[in-house]
Amino acid sequence: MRPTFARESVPTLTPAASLVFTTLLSHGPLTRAEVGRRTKLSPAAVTKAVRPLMELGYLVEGADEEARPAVGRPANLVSVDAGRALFIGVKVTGDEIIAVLADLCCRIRVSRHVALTGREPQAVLPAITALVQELLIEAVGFGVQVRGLGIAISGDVDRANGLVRYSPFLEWRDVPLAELAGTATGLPVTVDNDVRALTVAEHWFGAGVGLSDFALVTVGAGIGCGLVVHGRVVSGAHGVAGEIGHLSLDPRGPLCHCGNRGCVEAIAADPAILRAVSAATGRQLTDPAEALDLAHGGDPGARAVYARAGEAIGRAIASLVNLLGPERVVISGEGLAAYDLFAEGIRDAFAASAFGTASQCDVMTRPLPFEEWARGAAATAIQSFMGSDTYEEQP
Amino acid sequence: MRPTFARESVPTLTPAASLVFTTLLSHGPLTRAEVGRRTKLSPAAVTKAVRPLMELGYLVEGADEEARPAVGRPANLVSVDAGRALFIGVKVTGDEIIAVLADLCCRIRVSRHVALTGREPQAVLPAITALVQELLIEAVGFGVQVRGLGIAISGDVDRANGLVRYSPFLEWRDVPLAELAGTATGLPVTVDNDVRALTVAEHWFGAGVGLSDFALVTVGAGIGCGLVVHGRVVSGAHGVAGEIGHLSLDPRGPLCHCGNRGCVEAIAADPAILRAVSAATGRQLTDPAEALDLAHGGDPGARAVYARAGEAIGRAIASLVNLLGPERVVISGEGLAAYDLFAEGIRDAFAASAFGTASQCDVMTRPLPFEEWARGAAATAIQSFMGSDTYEEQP
DNA sequence: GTTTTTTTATTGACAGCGGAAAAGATCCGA
DNA sequence: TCGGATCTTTTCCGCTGTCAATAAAAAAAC
Repeated sequence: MRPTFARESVPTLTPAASLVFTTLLSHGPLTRAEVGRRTKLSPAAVTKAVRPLMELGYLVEGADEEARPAVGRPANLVSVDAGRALFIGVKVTGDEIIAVLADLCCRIRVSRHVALTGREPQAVLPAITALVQELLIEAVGFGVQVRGLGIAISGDVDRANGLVRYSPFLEWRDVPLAELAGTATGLPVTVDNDVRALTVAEHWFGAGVGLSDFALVTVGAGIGCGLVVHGRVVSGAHGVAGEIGHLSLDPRGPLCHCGNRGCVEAIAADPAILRAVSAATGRQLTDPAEALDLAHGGDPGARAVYARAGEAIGRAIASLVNLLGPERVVISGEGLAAYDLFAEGIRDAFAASAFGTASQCDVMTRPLPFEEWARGAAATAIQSFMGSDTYEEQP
Repeated sequence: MRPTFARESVPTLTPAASLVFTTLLSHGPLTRAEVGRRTKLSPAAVTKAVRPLMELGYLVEGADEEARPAVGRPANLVSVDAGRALFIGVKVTGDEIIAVLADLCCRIRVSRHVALTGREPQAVLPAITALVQELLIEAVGFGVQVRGLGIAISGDVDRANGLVRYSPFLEWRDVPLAELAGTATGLPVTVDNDVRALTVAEHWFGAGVGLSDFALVTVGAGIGCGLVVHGRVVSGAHGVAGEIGHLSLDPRGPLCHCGNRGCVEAIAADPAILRAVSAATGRQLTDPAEALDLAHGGDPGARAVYARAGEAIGRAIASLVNLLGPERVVISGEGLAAYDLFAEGIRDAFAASAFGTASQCDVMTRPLPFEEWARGAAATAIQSFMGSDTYEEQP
């Protein structure tokens, strides 16, 4: 699973140790006994898994004295020492690069971004390298080593081989990005699709903690979706999955750039909304914020556009839920700014289209600021570092 | 995972042994070396896993001498002894019960069915028991013990607890079927959703062999779908998944019994087609076969209905493929009789709606006769018997 | 104030799984 | 007949996680 060119990470963890570590990462400080219960490992196994990790400093004891149950020997809380290692996460978009320095608990310590001057690998790679160097210098101030670099890119990415197969925004094909960035920065590099990376972060540290089946839907310039099934992120046999933006919802709907009609993205993504609000109000809008202002100002045409978009998103989520039956769906993305306008449409359409018990699925929203994508990249680096690529949680 | 009331199965298999057995079950006779390569186990591990299974008679050596590579020590083929054990699979529909006696390779030996007189558990259970008894008597003729019973039922089924949570056709709620059938027949019982059971069979013995991500779509009285992701059948957090029949494809489409508009099932399932053909031709049809005859006879109205249905199915499959990116989709079900009428619509709609590399997905048809559903139930029994409930294939 | 109960943590012994390496088996070709 | 190739088995060994017993620490009971 890990690319062959990965530098040395933690002295290879046994499966149990990896499980214990990941459990502690997601579920805050826990007593050893509690870890044992959750992972279905024996208490002895937990003790033995914890010790070496503690000697290496990745785990620490007694974070804060909890209100413990009144009786019995008091428990010692174990938790991950967030400051023990640093990771860099980089998100590459069509016109800028965002990078964050994150600690072992994937909390953002420093955040940077630069505009892109070109989209060819020859332009992007130096930009990434420069930004990483900046963060490496910042990292010196923390007195801890940076142990990995994660890069998130939209498109078809082969994480196992560190290869960007095809990225429409950047117009890249078969770029061995992990190797290139690895030699340029000297760090172990993990490359993954951006939505999948964000999903990993959400699965470990966000609203997906403890769930083995959940989905993350991002609404904004495009509409994307990351899926976790059986406790693992879905990649698809051909490297592409979660293309919720191109579910076809209406054979008579607007034409989508993919050539089909009635895609969610052709109804509810920013450009589509912009176009529809322009048409409805007769103005020439150029920025999604203008459309949003119009709608918030009460313009009925604009509001109707947002209502339609919300309905499309709701129906798309219902499709997803009908197929996979996840426990929870998280809606996020820049489009969340318009959530008050979407909300009713999403709720009603979801309720109407979700079938049977699928409607019990918890649909929630969660604002994920733009650094969050880079944080997702850092999370993939942590995954690789800890060798928990194939981590699967017990119920 | 296995229900607590399960009787003794094979002396608990080690994970490696389970993996080896399952590999041999799916991929015919193989040499030990080849098994080792496929499972990424060492040759030594394979030998050690094979021996006890061979002593128990579940595996046999030297099925038929293959054309071996010219050089080196000749290989000994190992294969599963199909005749070493028998299993019974039962499929319960709204108005009949189908049961098969299957061998260890899940090949059907005897097949029976009876009409149901009532739908309450008090009527269905004795019918199942009687049919199982018949097959148990048949089994005596083979001189081998029946080692398990699988029951497949549509609806929300909790396999781990042997519980039918809710079955709309039978109007059952929370029936502990595994326990009931277990005490009535004296066999270890596995209960699962019917489409999931069929998917298991297809995954192990059919068109899904060797694939870790594939989907099975059944077209007929209803439209259902079983999913395999990460090498395991998807059950959904709330027990329901694969409800492809209720993907909403057209907000102005026909009303579905679920209350929504434009569901695939409201366009392409037998009752919907019957209704639409009746309306198009002005006749009062009562049997899907009549509609089919009309279309095959060239009636343009009827043909248009089938074309629309095919288009709906194609778009639904595209949705599925866009979301999950499986390697293959198998279309089956009684509806396959009309496949020549569907085909073009499915192909065109799929090609139009599938996004990017997702369109590389292999969409194929495969006739699965009605006993196949019962065979799926038998496959779940074999799974439980061999403890490979959580089997996951290596790439 | 001492003892009992209860829960957590640790230790050491232990079974067993699977890997590494080497030896054995059995063919082909020279 | 020997050497090479490939499959299979054996032997040995490290390592993992469980078991059972023990220590620790606090509250509760007496």
